[in-house]
Amino acid sequence: MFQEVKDADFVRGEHSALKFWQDQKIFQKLRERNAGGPRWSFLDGPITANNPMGVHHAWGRTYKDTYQRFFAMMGYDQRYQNGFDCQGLWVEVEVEKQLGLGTKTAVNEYGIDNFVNECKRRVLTFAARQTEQSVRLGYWMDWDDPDQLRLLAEKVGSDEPVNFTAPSGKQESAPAHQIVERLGNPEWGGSYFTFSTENNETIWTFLKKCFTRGKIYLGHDVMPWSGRGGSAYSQMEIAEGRKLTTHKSCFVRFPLRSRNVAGCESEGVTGNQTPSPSDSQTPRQEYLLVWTTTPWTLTSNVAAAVNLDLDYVKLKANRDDAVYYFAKENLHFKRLEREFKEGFGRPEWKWPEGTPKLKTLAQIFKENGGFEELDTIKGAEMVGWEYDGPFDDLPAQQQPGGFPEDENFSDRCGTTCHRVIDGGRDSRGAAHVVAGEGTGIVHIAPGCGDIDHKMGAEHGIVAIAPLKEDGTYDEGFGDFTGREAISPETAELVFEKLKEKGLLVNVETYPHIYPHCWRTGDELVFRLVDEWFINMDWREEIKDVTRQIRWLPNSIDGQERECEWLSNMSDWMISKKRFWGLALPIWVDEESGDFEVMGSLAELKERAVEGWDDFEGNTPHRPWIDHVKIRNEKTGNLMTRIEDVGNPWLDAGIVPFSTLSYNRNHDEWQKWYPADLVTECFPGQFRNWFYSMLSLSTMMRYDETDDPAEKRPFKTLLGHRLVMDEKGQPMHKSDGTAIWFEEAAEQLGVDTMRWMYLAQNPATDLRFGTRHGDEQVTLETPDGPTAETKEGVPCCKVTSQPADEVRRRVLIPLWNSYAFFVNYARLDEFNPNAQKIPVADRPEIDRWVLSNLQSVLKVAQDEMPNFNAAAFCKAAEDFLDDLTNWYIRRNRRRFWRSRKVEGQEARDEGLIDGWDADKLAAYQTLYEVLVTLCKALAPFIPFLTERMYQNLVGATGEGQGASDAPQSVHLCEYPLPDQELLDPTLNARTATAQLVVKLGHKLREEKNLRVRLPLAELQFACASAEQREAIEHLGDVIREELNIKQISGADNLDDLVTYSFKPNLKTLGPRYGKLLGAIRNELPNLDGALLAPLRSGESVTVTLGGEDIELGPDDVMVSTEQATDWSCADEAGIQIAISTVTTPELEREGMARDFVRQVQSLRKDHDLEIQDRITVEFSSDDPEAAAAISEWDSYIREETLADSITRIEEAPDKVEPAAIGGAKASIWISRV
RNA sequence: GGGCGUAUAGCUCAGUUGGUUAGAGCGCAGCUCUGAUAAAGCUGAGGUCCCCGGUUCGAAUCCAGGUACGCCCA
Repeated sequence: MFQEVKDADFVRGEHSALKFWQDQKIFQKLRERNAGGPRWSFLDGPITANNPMGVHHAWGRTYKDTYQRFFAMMGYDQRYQNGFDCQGLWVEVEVEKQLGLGTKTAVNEYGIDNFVNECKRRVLTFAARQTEQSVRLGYWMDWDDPDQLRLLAEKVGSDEPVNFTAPSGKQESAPAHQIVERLGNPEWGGSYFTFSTENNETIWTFLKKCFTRGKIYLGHDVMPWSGRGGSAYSQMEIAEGRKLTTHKSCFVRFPLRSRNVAGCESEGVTGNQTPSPSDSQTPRQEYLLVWTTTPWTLTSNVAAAVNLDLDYVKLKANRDDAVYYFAKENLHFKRLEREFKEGFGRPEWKWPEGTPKLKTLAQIFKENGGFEELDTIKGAEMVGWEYDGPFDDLPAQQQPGGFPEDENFSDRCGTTCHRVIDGGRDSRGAAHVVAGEGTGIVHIAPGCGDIDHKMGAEHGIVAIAPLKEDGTYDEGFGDFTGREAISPETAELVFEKLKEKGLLVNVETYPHIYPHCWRTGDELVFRLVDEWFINMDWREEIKDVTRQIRWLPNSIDGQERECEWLSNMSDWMISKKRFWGLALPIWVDEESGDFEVMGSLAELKERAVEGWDDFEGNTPHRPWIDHVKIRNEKTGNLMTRIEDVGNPWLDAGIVPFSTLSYNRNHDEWQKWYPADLVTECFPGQFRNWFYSMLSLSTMMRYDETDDPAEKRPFKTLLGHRLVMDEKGQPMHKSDGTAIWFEEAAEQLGVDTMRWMYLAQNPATDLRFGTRHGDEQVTLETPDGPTAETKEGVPCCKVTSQPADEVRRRVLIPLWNSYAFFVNYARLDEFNPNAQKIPVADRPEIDRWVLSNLQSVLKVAQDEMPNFNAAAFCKAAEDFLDDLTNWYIRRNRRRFWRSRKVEGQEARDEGLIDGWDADKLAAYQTLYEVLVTLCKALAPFIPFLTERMYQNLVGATGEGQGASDAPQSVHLCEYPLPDQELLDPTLNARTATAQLVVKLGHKLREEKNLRVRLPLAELQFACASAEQREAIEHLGDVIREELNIKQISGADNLDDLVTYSFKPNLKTLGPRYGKLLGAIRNELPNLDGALLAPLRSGESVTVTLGGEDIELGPDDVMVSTEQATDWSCADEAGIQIAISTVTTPELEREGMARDFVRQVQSLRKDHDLEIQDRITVEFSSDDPEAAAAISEWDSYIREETLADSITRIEEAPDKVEPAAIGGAKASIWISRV
C-alpha cells in the first residue's frame, strides 16, 4: 500500500533521503554491486581545503556526481576518490593570519615545524567541513569520516598514538602525522590529500625525469620583498597591504653621450645669452630628465624607457643652458591635482597634512632661472641614445654580466647598457610609459622592479640587484653597502651623491599608494631572487598529447586554447620561498654550484650522509627534510637541500600518477589510466591544472611510450564556466555577495540546485541568484536551527529566479504527477504487482506516453556518454510537459472512474482481477512511466527520485512481495530504451493532434470564442496522408480538447479559404537567378485559378518577368489567407478551419458548461471532498441562462455531484454574480 | 600591441549547408482551461540580427574593414 503523498517539502525530504542512504549503506552496496565490472575512470581535481564550499564549487561537483551515478547505474566499477589540495601559499596566508605571524622571522621563531603542523591542521579541518558539505549535495564519494579528520587535526604535532579508522574499516594506531601522510592510500580508501608522502614523492619521480633530461635550471625573478620579514610576497598579499604613504621623490638628469653639442661645435658659454632655436651657437650638455619615487633604485639604473608615440619636448634651462628631454605634456601637467582635492580613492586616503601641493615642471624650471622650448620630437627618435648613468662609479655597475653575474651577458655590464629603449605595452595594450606623473622617460632597473626585469630580459640588458635578503645593499655598492633600501637616510645619501655630480634637478615629498607588508606594515621592495625553473622546450610533446584529448564543450575550443598556452608559455618557475609545500628535491653544492635531484626517498636515504635519523619518521616537508645532506660525488662536498618549496600546481598535476599508485602498483595504475573524464571550471585551468597534468604526464611517460595517446592523463575534459550572481556579476566573499553552500542548499533545495547546474550550458556563466546580506535567516537542519555557518558567518536570505523556475517547471510537475498517481492508487488499492495488461492491448495514448518515454531514455544513452547532461535535461523537461499536460490531463477520468463497472458478469472478459481493463491499463502505464522516470532522473535529482521510488517500489517491494526490487533507486540499472515500445508513428501522430489543438486554440483566441462554448465544425486538409490519418485517428481527442461537435477532413479547403502563393526561392533561385526578383513580385498577384493545379501536385507554366516559367509543386508555397464564417490557420502542411457561427443551442450548451465551472469553483472554495454531494441554488434575470441550466440539468448534476439545481428569485446578498455566457447568474451551494 | 571569441526581443540565449514571415525561456499585457494546484495552456506587444562595404538572384549566416565587450599572451 502506498503512503499518502502530501506537500513535496523538498528540503526536508532531502534530509530524510540522506538519512536513508546512510542507515542502509546504499552507496556501499552500489560499490559492491559494481565491483569487478567494467571500469569507468573519473579523476577528481583537488579542491582547495582552505575554506568552506560556496555555491560556485557545487556546479562542478554536481557534474562529477551525476556522471559517476549514471555510469554506476550502467554497471561500471569506479574509484570514487575525492581530492583535497593541501599545500601552498593560500594555506600559509590563512594560518599566518590565524597565528598573527607576518614575517619570515616570526615564522622561524614560531618554529617551522609548528607552523607546518598548523597548516596540516587547517587543511584537515576544512577537508572535514567540505566533506560534510559535499555529502549534503548528494555527492557520492569514498568519504573519510569528518570526525576522524578532525581528530587527526587535533592531534597533529603530538607524538601520542591516535586510533584511526579508515573508510575501508582498516584500523591504525600511530602518531597523527604518520597517519595523515598516508591518507587516501588504496588500502584505507578515502579522499586523497596532496600533502601525502605518496603525492610528494611521485612529484620527485617527475622532477628526476626532468633532471635526467637536463630540464631543471636555476634562474632569477624579481619579487616583492620585505627586508625585515625576509620573504617574498604574492600578488594576493600585496593587494591586502596597499597603503597611502609619502616618499621623497626626485627629478634626475642623465647626461646623453655624444650629444653634448647641439647645432655646432663652437665654444663660449654665456648663461644669459638668448638663443633661438635656429641659432644654437652654444655647446650644451643634453640630458634625459627622469623621475622616481624610489631613489635607492637609481644605483641600479641600466636603461631609460620612452613611449614611441609620445611627443617629447626639447627644453633649455636658462640657468646652465642644459638641454632636457621629457614628455611634452609633462611641462605643464599638474601632478596629483585630483588626489590633492579628492584623496586617493578611499575615505581614509586623504592628502597627507603638511605635504605641499606638487609643482609643475614648468614651475620648477621657472623658479630656477627660466626655460625655453627648443623643439618637439617623437619618442621613437630617441630610442638608442646612450647616456651616462648616475652611479656608474659603483663596482656593481661595472661588473661584466651585471650583478649578480649572468654568464650569458659577460660581454656587457651596467654602464655599457645605458641607452633609451622602447617601453612597450602591457597585456591590455596600454603603454608602460606614459606622460603624466613622471617625465615620460622611465628609469629602468631590472634588478629592482618587476616590469623592469621583463623589459631587461626583452632588450638584452643586464640586471643589477642591489639588495640582500635583509633588504640592505650588498657589497659592490660603495657607500651604500650595508644600508637599508627603504630607510629615508638612504634616499638622502642618494640625493647628496647626485647633487655632488650635478645630476639632481629637484626633490619633493610625494604621496602615493605603495605596497606594504600586510602584517608588519613595512614597505616592500622588489628584489631579484634565485628561483628554480623547468625548461619547457619540450612543449611540442605536450601539444601532441593535448591533441589526443577531447575538449568539451566544443564551443570553447579548449584544445586550441590549451595549445596556444603551450606555444606561448615561458619556462615553469617551480620554486617558492615559503615553508609549507612540496620539498623540492634539489640538493646543491654551494661551493661548485652543482646540483642534483633525488627521485625518491629511497634514493635520498641511500645518498644521505647526514641528518637522515633526524628526518626519519617525519613527513618529507620542511623543516625535517632539510636536515638530510648528501655528498657531491664529483667534489666530495656536502650538498644541502634548497630551502624552497614547490609550486602547488605540481601537487595537483601529479594526481593521475600518485593517486593511481603509479610507483607502487603499476598494474593497478594501468587499469585506471588514462581517466575517462576530468571536469573542472575552466577559465583559469588551461594554464594551471590542465597544463600541469598535461606536462607532468608527458614527462612521466616520455621514457615509456612514444604514443601521445598513451601519455594523455585523461580522455575527455569537460569544462564549465563560472557561477555569477543574478545580474551576471562575480560574487565576492569580501562584500558578502558570495553564497555559502548551506545557505543555498537549505533554502533552495539541493535537487533544485543540481538541476540548475545540469541544465545549464557549460559554455556560459550560470546566473545563480542573489544573497541578501541584510536579511538574516535561520536554516532548519536535522541538527537544529542554524543562524550562522560554522565559521561564524551569519546565514542570509538567498533568492534565485532560475531555482524557482526549475522547481516550477521540473520538480513540482514531477511531484504532482507522482502525488496524483499515488493518491488515486491508494483509494483504488492499486496493486503494481498484479497481472500486467500487455502494452499492445492498452489504449493508444498509453502506448504513446510509453513510446515517448523510450525516446527520453534514448537521449540519455546518446548524450550522457558525451557528457551532455543539458541535452538530457531538455528532453526530460519536454517529456514532463507531455506527461502532465497531455497524458495525465487527458486521462484523469480513467483514474476517477469507479473501479468495477456495472453489469460485470456480462463483460467478464473485460475485467482483470475485478478491474476495468482500461482503468488498470491507465494505472499500470502511469506507474511504469513514473518508476522508469525515477530511475532515469536518479543521477540528476537523487533525493526526490529516491523518495518517489521508496513509495512507488520500496513499499510494495517489502510489503507486497516484489522482493527482487532493488532497495534504492540508485541500486537500479539505468533504464534502456525498449525498442518494442518505441513507436515513432505514434509519437508523430500525437504531435500532429497536439498541433491541431494548438491551432484551434489560437483560432478561438483570435475570434474570442471561449473553449467552453461548443462550436459546430472543424475542417482540415493535409499535405500528407500520415497527417490526415493522424487527425482522423485522434479526431475524438481533438473534438474534446477544442470542444467542437464535428471534425471532418477534406481534400482541400478551397470553399472556405483563399490561398496565397509564394515562390520557393530555394528551388527557383538556382534555376532563374536574377529573374527571381520579378518572380517574387509578380507570383503572388497571379490569378489563383492559374496556379490551382499546383495544389494537386501538377506543374503549371506562367509568364513572369516577361518569360515563361515552369513551376512545379515544389516551386511554390501555398498558404491559407482568409475565410468567411470560418477561421483558418495552417502550419507544417496542415490547414484547419473552424466554423465561427454560433447558434442558440450551442450558446446554451456553453452556458451550461460555464455553470458547471462556477459550481466546481465553489466546491473548491468550500473545501469539499471529491465525493461530497451538494445541492445547487441560483438566481438569474436572464431567461436564456435559466433555460440552458434547465435543459442541461442532468449533465450539470452529474458533473458536479449535485442532487438538485433550484432557481431562486433573490440571491443572498453576499453572493457575487458570475458570468454565464453573456448573462449573469448568482450561484451558491450547500453540502448534503 | 598581437591572438582568440562574442555582438540577435526589456533580460538570458538558440538560429543547421546562405532561402521567403529570425525563434525559445523569463518578464510584461490580455484571454482561456482546471476536482493534480507552490498549477497549466494560448494569444499579443516587443527586433535597424552592432556599423559600413563586398560576394550573391538572395546575407543574421560568407568575405573585408570598423566599433564595443570578454578572454588569452608578451
